[in-house]
Amino acid sequence: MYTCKRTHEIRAFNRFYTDLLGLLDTHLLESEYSLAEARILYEIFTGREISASDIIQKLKVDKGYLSRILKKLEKQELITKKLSKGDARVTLISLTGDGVEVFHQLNNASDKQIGALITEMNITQLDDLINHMNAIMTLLQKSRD
Amino acid sequence: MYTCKRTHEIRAFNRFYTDLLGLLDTHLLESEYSLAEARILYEIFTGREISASDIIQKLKVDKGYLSRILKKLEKQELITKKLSKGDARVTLISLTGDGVEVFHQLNNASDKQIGALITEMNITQLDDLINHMNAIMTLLQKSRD
DNA sequence: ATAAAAAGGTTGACTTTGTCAACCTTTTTA
DNA sequence: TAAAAAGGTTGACAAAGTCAACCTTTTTAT
Repeated sequence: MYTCKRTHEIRAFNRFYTDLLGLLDTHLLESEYSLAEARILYEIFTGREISASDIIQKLKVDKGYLSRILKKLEKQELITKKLSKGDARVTLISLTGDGVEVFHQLNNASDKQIGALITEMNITQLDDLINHMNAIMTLLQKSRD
Repeated sequence: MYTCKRTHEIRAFNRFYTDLLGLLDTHLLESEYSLAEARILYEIFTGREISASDIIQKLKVDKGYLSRILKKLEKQELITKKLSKGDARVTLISLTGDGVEVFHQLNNASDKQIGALITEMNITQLDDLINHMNAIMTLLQKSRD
């Protein structure tokens, strides 16, 4: 089993990155939106008109939980729902103007945090970092759904 | 601001890796121990005799929350506490035999999951993956405390 | 054509997870 | 030596997430 030592190293990276993401998330908590909500806003933004079940599939979130989050976002007027014409079971979700704005605010805050993280790097290091990240994604992407 | 496009790419990786870790965590939920508990067991295992405040520092977890988790782990007889000789405020925590065993079980389950993730890779790809991970850690580590 | 099954969502009840402040004890600092 | 700080514990609470029941619409099988 040649993977033995390597899984250990992968786990070390996972711990490292879990911590890092934890740090990045903390500021989200200061912004009245949870990580889940931010991810959902992201999916709606990129999906334009997306159904709840699309989000469930992408984020692997419980549908009851999602339903409640969407209801909250709707009450805050960040999203709108409308019935799909083709299928009366599905509701199509999209961001309102306010929703887009909040989404961008979250992005900016997140950018700032990441900026702080990489502030000491020069351009070469930054390019390296991103290349490594992309390499990891392509290596792992194949193995997933 | 040359970081602009790059933060975007970093965020893409963060989303990717958040999803991946989410997948890896799900099995933890099937094992009656939470991610936090697993991380705490890990810290106690590697720290041998560690204080609660050490864990708080490492994992940035609330001390009340930690106290309760430790109490639970103690009731399950996975850890033991004893007063520090040098400082009567601190309690030193260590794993019991059962605790070590559970820790290894969690590790094995986790290894299995990671094994499934990388099952289609050949040795070269696997080495590449780990090299990329290590490179990211060294690039980012400097920027953090 | 139609009954059964499946899919999209919502809701209620509940558990887990995490937060916050007050508090006690011991140690450190001024 | 009094005040402040550090290590932990506890109670009260809020947030996050889970689970099953349910309703409506669509699909599938006969």
